Amino acid sequence: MKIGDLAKRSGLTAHTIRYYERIGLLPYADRNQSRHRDYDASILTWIEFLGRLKTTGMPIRDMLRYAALREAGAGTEAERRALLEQHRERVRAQVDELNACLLVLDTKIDGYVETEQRKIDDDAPEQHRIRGRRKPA
Amino acid sequence: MKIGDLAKRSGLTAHTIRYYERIGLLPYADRNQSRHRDYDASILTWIEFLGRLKTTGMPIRDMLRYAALREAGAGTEAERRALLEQHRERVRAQVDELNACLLVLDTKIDGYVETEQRKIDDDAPEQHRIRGRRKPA
DNA sequence: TCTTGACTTAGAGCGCGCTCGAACCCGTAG
DNA sequence: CTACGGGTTCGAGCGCGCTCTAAGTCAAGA
Repeated sequence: MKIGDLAKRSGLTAHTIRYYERIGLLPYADRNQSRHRDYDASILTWIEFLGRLKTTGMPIRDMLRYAALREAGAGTEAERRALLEQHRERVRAQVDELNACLLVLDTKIDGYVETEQRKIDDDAPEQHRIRGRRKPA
Repeated sequence: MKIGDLAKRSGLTAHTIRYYERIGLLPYADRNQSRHRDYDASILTWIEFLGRLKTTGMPIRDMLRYAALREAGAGTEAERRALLEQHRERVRAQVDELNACLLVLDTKIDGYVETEQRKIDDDAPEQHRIRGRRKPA
């Protein structure tokens, strides 16, 4: 598979793939006789996993640590596991934080809904007003 | 309240507060007779809300749109609400995505746990092996 | 044979969100 | 009076993660 095909299938650009190889996030790819990179489909699994790490906010420098352990092969599993477990905790905390923010957003939005409802009530004739949203004068 | 106090109470640096004012994220602050910024405690509420938007990944340019509507005052509520509702949807999607990633992480970590367990089994004497984790030779 | 288009490398540039440095101004404590 | 610990402005610099340009190579199709 050439870099353009991999780009299409992975969703990365060819530029980004080369960049990832340069910094060590992707292993140095085999080249064919024209010095063009020649990929095995299995690389897609790794790219997909990198995408998950990225989605969850892992900085590249941490992905590099994981990638290096992976390259080092057997014997690094405990360290890889520790790295992922730490990351998992950070992601869980992040999800909790986002959910807390969602509650605040809900409250804020409800506030605007009420503001708009008051406006509608004001514009409506008296007999159409509903459920006492106005403070008594 | 002076900028240093606000910095302590908000968690931002004085540099960042000035930067936010410069770009319009914070309203232009009143100055005292020494031309020093003099803040009312109420600004903290706004800074806190900005923090929520930031936590949830809203880019500064969008916060600026919201801040501008807020400055514009009454009559912009519907637009502000729409902005926040759109953002809320994005955040919800983000939470879903993170949760999906967490499942993948769990699977990956479980894989490493098993690898390590096999190692322990291999090191242990035969009679201590448990629950047939090994393929039969 | 010539053109087209995808590939190669090295390195510069960019958008974001700060972060910091320089040079200066003030008010207060010693 | 002087030193110090804030504050001020303006503008440059930085870390991140790409993104793009330039100049060249190569293989396949008209």
